[in-house]
Amino acid sequence: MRYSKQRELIYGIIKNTTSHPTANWIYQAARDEMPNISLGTVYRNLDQLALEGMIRVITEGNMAHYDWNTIPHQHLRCSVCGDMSDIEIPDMQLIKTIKQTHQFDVEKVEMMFIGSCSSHR
Amino acid sequence: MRYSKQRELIYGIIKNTTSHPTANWIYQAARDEMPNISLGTVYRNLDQLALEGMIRVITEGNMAHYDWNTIPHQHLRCSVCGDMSDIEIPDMQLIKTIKQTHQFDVEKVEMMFIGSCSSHR
DNA sequence: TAAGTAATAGGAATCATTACTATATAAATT
DNA sequence: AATTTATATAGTAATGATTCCTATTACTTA
Repeated sequence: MRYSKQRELIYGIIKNTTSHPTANWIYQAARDEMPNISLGTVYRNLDQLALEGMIRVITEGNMAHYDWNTIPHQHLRCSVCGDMSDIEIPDMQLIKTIKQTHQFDVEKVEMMFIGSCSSHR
Repeated sequence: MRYSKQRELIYGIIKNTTSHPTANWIYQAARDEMPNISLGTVYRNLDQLALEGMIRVITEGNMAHYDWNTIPHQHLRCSVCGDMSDIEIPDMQLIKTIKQTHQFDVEKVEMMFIGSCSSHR
């Protein structure tokens, strides 16, 4: 994967937010810096970064969100404001149990806890 | 919600499979019985059935899947064949912990364990 | 500095899903 | 049973996210 100004910008944008942005959000932010960047470029680079394991893609819900944090963790999503935040799941004993009881080799775990955050009570 | 032949058919199709079908799969199956049924009708009825709590919608991945089983359970998805199967998660102590440590009121939990099933080893 | 090749911008195409509208049909009322 | 009312349908158009295409640009290596 050869260097490009665009990819550096895109990666920088993701690195600098905790908001789990969508492709379009990233595109809008990128245009502030580089007005002619194209949406296709954003998508292509997001795919490449994900493929290289530099970012994580969250596909729960109606559109993809992107996350700079590739260390295993899970998400909470507020059904009122849509806000997404990180949560660490302590015991992954679960995965061992699944491997045994279902003859299933778990590569990746996606958990989304949907509810209302403290701001909406 | 008033009775319709179409909704009965759609619900019957979902009830009779364990394959966690997509809207289009359901549409194709429905057309075998009722050739003029429209895709919009399928989507509208799926939405209504979900709203009434008669079916569950799974939104992890690039398109929605539908599940007749509304009893709390989670899913395994094979990354090779795409096959989706059910898994019961025993201890939901996790939810209590989340409520306390994150001031987050969990309404719904979506977990997808992605990996390879026993047929692809 | 030139050649080779991967990346880009811009736009068109695709695919899932939703919206619109005239007609049909279930249900309630006479 | 006929009339009324309102919800559901078929068919089609519109939308929105994502992917694809192509001529041009720009990293990288020699």
